[in-house]
Amino acid sequence: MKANSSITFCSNCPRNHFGLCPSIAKILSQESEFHSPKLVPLPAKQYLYHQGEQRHGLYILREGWVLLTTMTKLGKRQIIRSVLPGEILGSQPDLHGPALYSAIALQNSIVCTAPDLLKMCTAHPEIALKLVWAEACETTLTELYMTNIAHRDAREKIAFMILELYQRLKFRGINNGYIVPFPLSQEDIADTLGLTTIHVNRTLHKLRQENLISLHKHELTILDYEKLYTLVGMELKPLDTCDILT
Amino acid sequence: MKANSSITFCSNCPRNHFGLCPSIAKILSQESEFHSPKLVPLPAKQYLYHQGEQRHGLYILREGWVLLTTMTKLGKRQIIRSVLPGEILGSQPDLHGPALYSAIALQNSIVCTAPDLLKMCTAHPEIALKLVWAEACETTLTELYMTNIAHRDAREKIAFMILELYQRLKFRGINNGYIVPFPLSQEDIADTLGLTTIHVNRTLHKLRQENLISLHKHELTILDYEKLYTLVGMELKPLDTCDILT
DNA sequence: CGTAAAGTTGAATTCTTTCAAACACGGTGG
DNA sequence: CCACCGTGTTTGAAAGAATTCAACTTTACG
Repeated sequence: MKANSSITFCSNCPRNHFGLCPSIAKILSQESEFHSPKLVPLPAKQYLYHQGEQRHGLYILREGWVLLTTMTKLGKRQIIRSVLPGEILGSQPDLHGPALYSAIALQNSIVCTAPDLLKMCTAHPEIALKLVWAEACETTLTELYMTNIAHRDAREKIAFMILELYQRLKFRGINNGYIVPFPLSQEDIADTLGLTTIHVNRTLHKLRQENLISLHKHELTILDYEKLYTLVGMELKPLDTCDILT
Repeated sequence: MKANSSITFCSNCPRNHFGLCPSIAKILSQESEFHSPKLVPLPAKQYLYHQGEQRHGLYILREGWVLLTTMTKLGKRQIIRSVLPGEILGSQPDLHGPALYSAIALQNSIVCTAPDLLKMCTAHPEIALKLVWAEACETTLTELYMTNIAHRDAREKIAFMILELYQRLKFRGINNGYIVPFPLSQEDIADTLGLTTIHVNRTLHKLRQENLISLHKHELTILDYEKLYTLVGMELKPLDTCDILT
């Protein structure tokens, strides 16, 4: 019964080919020990949880776009990461401690409450390994952003961010050729890269003038992938590696 | 036999109270299935492995100081992280693929070849959970650095880095009061934070003039912890959380 | 339609880099 | 023992990048 509903649940999910989901789905279809995941709708601009709040397990983003944010002591907002459909939400060293970051939806989104993954680990080592792998991917992605924030000028930073998001979306099939949804505001870009809104604006203007990208109404088009890729350099490689492993 | 040698091995290790080591030691003392770890000396300025090389499992740093580095397309070196004694070395999404970064010793160091942790995971879920936790700590630390590189000026960046390293060393008992070893050159600091050597020099000069720190001959002294902490802000909290969990 | 939020532009200031040149120190070989 | 060399550190001056402040335009949305 439970098992059957689980089958139905995951087999209808558009994300059931990525990351942790296939492994979870397989286990849920075979065992009734674990609760079936639950869907939680998360309207745009609404927080899933706030920094400092007690945490309750992990989520997987099913639809939409979620930002992890934190405030620096100077009152500036740092966006830690954009969480895209299929990715884990809420992982941190102390899983049951206060949330390190806030999680806010940019679009109307749907999150999926993952089963108790840590419990699942004891019976199913493959889940543990997948979790280790997923964490390692998060680390690598953050290291990429750190590198690109550290040693580059504004133009390269923004080009990198756009290309990275494009690749991650495309990998998940959330693209229409070179067109991808792009719900981030210029302020969101600024808070991700550590720039000012004004400087982001000027730099985007240049990128548009150079016919590298087009961006309005939250729709991004990569007009010249080759030039953009050259501008950004080879730094995207590790991501390919991540993705191939999925 | 093997089991006994393992007991001797880990029980003599100065790092056997931190991170993964206690769990590994316990398992090695009970089972002869896994090989005892091996010590590999790593002289100063020598690479443990180079970016792009094929990887062979994980290491744990036993003594010394190792840097993970990568080169950007502009020929600039980015230091991803300082690896301190007790920490894992070589973790990445594709464990058997080419190394994402180079690992180089700053001092004469000793690394410890970990047993096949992934294999261990299947029989011992607690290792898997520890691995997930260790990965999450790495992610959090990287996110901290990213945040501090993004939204701060040079003075704050350097103050943050110094305080972060001090805390991490102190947690491992590698300190003498407010004095810690500090084998990083000014160029290393620059390559960690994305600044120029020259600007690091000027900024360090100011921090010394303000009597916040003292730094010569690779020995760092925190002269005014309170002021430094105030300057850096509350951003260090997550690290405490990491450490408490160990 | 009106208001709030997001985007755009200009000019002045601040921070960081770049270029150029010394200086200090440790180690090496004569 | 000292001269020499290389690495790492220090300092100055000019150029470049990003921020700040201020004002204005456009877009989104009830």
